Amino acid sequence: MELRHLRYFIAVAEELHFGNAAQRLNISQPPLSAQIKELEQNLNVQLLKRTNRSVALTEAGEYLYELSVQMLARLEKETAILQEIDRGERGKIAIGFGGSVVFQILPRVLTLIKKQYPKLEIHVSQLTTKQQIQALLTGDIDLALLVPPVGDEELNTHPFYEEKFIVCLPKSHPLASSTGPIAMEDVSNEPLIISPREAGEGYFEAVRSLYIKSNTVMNIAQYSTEQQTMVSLVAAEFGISFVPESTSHIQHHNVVYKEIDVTHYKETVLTWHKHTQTPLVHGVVELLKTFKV
Amino acid sequence: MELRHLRYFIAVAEELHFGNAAQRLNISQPPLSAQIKELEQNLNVQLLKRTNRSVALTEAGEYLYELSVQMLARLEKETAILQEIDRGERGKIAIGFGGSVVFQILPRVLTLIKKQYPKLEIHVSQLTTKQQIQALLTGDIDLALLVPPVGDEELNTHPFYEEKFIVCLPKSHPLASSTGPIAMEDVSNEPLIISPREAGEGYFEAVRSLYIKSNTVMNIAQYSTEQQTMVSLVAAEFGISFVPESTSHIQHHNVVYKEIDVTHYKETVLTWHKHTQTPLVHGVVELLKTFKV
DNA sequence: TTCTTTCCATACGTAATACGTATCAACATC
DNA sequence: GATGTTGATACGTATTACGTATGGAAAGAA
Repeated sequence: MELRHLRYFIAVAEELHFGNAAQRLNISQPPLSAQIKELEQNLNVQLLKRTNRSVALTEAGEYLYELSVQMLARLEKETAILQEIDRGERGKIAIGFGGSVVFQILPRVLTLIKKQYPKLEIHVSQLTTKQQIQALLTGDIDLALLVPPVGDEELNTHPFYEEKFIVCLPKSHPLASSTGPIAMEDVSNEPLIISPREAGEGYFEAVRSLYIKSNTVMNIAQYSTEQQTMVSLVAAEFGISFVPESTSHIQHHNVVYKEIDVTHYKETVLTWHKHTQTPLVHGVVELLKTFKV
Repeated sequence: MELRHLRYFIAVAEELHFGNAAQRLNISQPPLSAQIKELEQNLNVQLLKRTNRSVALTEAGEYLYELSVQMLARLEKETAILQEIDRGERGKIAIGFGGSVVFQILPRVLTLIKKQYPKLEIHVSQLTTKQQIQALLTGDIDLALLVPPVGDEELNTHPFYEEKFIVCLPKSHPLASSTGPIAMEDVSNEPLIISPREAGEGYFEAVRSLYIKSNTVMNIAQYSTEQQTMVSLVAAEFGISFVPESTSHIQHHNVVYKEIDVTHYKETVLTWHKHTQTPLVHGVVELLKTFKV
């Protein structure tokens, strides 16, 4: 059986007249009769009650008519979907991101993508840098926003955005009410709350470079992966923390954010697998390359 | 696009190898390549990522593969259903019946049909004889169990079963505790509860013939269409009623059923439209012709 | 490297089949 | 009974799906 048989049968079922149906199909009547006959033999089912003058559907014919219409309609709909997938307008994309982009950047990224790819299914998962790299390599995610370095030849990166580090102090801290940037040497001995190196070396190294640039030494008091937790720990006076500017959106009655005299940027890069061949991922990468803070 | 394209594509998608796929399809490799190419051009979608050495599915290809498998599986399943419909094993049949068959006969009829046609959808509706005839003529029901006469040339009938009339008396009635058949002349003046002539003349005439045979006269007190209601009215001492034997299954603390000295049978006939062409209805009719009480 | 093998694409002739024209047979209408 | 309508049949034609032979590119072996 071929779809042609169904198409022809639909015409006959609707016209109940071989001649008219044939005309509608732009073929002549005899081959149409032959095709319908072939369909009946193929299915081993009588679809039409024929008198020499007229045609009527049998019960099975009624059923096949409904079925055929459904099938062809579905096929047409699915063809359109296939074309959308082919053009990269439709599909699934999984994006990983670090905790630091969640507040300001991620919503704007999603909005940007949704605007150009309204039918796209976007899966997002918050992961550490290390987890993101792993997920990119296994194909669990297609795209990641993470803090470099990546250190894997299989992954491509593109600068995405950067933001300055600021310091997060408890309100009780002597410098909490000072004006102007805080000098690094004034807080060098303070107990430090920092993300563990294992979660991603980029963040850890970035903070460490603040100390190196100012010739001071780190005094790590507590590790924490989540930005939110770090702020809470500062509020609980476990120590101070250096966080990207955007984290200052986490307001807490017992913490203040201050600029520091050493300017260092936390970079975030767009990362994807080198051998990604889907046009969809490429499209989204190219779109995100245009992203401006 | 034809189903052939989908069949071929499934083979290629599963083998990821044109040669092997072609072998599975019992064709040679070049026409397979050509058909797949044609499919891609037809859909205007790239389904396969080809290197000169290997084949991989694109996202759209994955999607079409799943779709094709679904479609062909469905078509196969539906073909089997079509054949069942064609053989009259599957479908819908609507049966009308009078109130008097509901207790003993109808369950057995349904059981009989279900046994031979397990996949049949049986619709039953309780109607008066007149309504049944009307419904048969309009095609609302395919089959009816009703009390003759039918009086319509378009309808075929076949004797189905018959049962004796008995009398239903209130317990307070003088004859309620008598033994042996009740004489018609002893109840000839009693107020009578009977089904209206408009509901179906068969029932009405059958009861009337009881009076004619015994040379007595009817004294109609109350009309009621439902057997259940008739018994209730007897219980409420509105009068007596002549009912088919099977109605005695409606037990009521205030009524008794007694045989009568005039034997008259209430006939029930199987009725269907003369021009019914579906094998299913014919099959069920033939089946019901074998029904024995 | 060079040879061989693998595997998809191309070229082209062949065979199957879907289609068109002409006609028939059955039925309805006038 | 003549005419028109409608589906089926007969048969030739055209399309197209298929097979054989071959090409070209990449991977593996010598």
